[in-house]
Amino acid sequence: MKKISDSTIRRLSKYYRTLTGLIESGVDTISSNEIANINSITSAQVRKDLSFFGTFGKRGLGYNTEQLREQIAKILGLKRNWNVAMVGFGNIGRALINYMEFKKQGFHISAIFDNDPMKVGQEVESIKINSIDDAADIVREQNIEIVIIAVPGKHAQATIDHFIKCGVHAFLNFAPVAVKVPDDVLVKNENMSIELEALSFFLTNVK
Amino acid sequence: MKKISDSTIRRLSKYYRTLTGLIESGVDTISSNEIANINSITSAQVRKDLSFFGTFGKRGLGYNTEQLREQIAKILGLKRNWNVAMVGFGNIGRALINYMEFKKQGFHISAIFDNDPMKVGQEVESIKINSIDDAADIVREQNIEIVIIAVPGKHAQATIDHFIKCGVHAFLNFAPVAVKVPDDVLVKNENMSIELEALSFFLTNVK
DNA sequence: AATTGTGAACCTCTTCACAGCT
DNA sequence: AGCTGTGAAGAGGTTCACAATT
Repeated sequence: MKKISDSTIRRLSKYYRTLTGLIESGVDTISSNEIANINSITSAQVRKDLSFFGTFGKRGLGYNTEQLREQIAKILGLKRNWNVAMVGFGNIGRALINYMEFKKQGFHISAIFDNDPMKVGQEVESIKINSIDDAADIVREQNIEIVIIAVPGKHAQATIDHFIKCGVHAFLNFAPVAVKVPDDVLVKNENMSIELEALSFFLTNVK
Repeated sequence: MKKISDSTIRRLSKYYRTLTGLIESGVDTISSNEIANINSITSAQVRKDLSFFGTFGKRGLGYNTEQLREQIAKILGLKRNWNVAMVGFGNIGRALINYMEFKKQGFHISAIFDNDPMKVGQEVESIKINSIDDAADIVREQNIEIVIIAVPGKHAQATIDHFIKCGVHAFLNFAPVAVKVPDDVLVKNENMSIELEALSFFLTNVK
């Protein structure tokens, strides 16, 4: 597949949510210009993003909201469930398990890992807490394809390395450290500090 | 000030954390090339990013870790505390209060707002929960400059509008919706769904 | 008449490459 | 000799503008 930019993928996610909202409001047709306005970008950008994947609109009319949402779901790989594991059941881990908003979207946390012997064996929201030593077996048995890293920064690299050996290629990393992975592995970082610091920079230098 | 790109600011945050780690490990001098390797980018990128703000290195030698960290802290506006309010004390809100990692970095949550009368008046971690009706007064009294939006998506825009009226210019938005704000206001979005969907796209199309 | 899909133009960000310092 | 700082070149992403279509 032709290289698609990260920005395009992020915007597709946004269009997807925009369309979900529109469908809920009973809108059944929309123009690239309206999608653009909602997201504060240009209509050419919307059309160009979509054009990488096909032609989904009708000239003179616009896009059918349901169909376009369906197409974007297909592009993003959201027409199926993903089995997700979470590593590290400390503050962030606990918070994420509680906030299971994303379960609705097909991301199911089916296993938790922690290396605290006190926690191993317990169950949270009917998800078992396992020892990291059992990772290889559990990843295979449960067909886990995405791993959320919620361990302290100093353990993030080793943890990711371990799960790569178990065959995992996709990570959502909450540890605020840079990690190195091979080309066939993707790590996405979720790091509130970066956003807060961007706000701090803005208030200090720009506003 | 000359327009600085968002990417540059994000990378400065990363260099800042890289330097913090290096200092903890007792490293006192580092080259742009080493900073680059740690963050999987090029050394020219590191030097260019820094060059927008001044010249911090010594040719032939590299950078002093403590001094560079200090300079970046100054650039990002981290040499002071920021008073932060959180709006919405549901699942995400509770999680964030528990996860006060960022308190260490000078971001202090000093007020919580919720419009559930049952919650108003309670205290969490010695932070009072207030009615949103009192926002104007509290923002002024506590000198709140950053507001974290942890309300349901359908209320995000109205909540942000309200706090803009109270004089707030910087928001960290956890609601998964696009919001519109004037030019002198910055909203940073923290949206796990976008990252998970990027992983889903990668696993589906790229890997 | 309205709106898409897209090549071309434009702009921004990244990398190169080297003069200039230490 | 080694590494920074930076103008120039290159790559990549965004917007323009218009032919094609409904």
